[in-house]
Amino acid sequence: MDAKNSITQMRRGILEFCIVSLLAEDEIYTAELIDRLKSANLIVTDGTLYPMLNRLQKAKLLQYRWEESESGPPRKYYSLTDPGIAFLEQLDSAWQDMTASVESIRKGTQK
Amino acid sequence: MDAKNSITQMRRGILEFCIVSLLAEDEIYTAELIDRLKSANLIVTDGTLYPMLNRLQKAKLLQYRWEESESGPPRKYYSLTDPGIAFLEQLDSAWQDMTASVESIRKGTQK
DNA sequence: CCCGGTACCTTGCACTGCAAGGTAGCTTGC
DNA sequence: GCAAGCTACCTTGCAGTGCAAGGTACCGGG
Repeated sequence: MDAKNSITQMRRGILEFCIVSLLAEDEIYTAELIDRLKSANLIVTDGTLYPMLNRLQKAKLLQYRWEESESGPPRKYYSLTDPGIAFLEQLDSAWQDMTASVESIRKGTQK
Repeated sequence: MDAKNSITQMRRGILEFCIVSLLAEDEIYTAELIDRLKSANLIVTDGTLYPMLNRLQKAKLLQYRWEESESGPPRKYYSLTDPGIAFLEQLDSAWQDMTASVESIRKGTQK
């Protein structure tokens, strides 16, 4: 057993929340998403993102439009749908609940 | 796709951290662990905990001793080993880093 | 002596994230 | 005008967690 692996596991499921949060601000395509996440210290590969974006889009939480690039192949710009915004609100609320729970345990105030 | 499922996934990997944190305070056996987690709004079943405790113990992060109960079968009381304490410190640090990252994304201060 | 409660454990499934590999459009250099 | 390289999209197989369901064994009470 390795702390590194446990830490990787600890980030599981957080990723979806981060992506939906970022898309709430802007229309973004995949490589840009990866950059934004990286600058917040969350390293992800595109092999992780493409299936996730497709999944969210099939669930009608995301929509996309094609935009041609000035240099290279066209890009898929994603944004939130209305259900996607509601979904984000639920995740955000769950995030706050969860961090509060963990903090109470972490600080040992919990009896 | 369902928000409920995403929220479940979001808690993945957090559990190990919570258990190690709780064990840092006290010697605890499984049913008591479940109660403590439940009172912090983290619902877990014993089918989840037993494999995890065994895994952590095999990795020498936990140790246990048997204690006979006044009513019922004997209990395994777990506690942290020295490597377990070091492990907890690493997880705690990773937890702080991760929450800071997510907060920066969540609040949209991130550019 | 059996029945319910408690405590331990295992198995099979669903799901995410990652590494590795694959396709195709566009530009640059020869 | 075409080969090489970059960019962008996507798929497949694996590792690992958490859960539901089911199983074993000890103990006390009626």
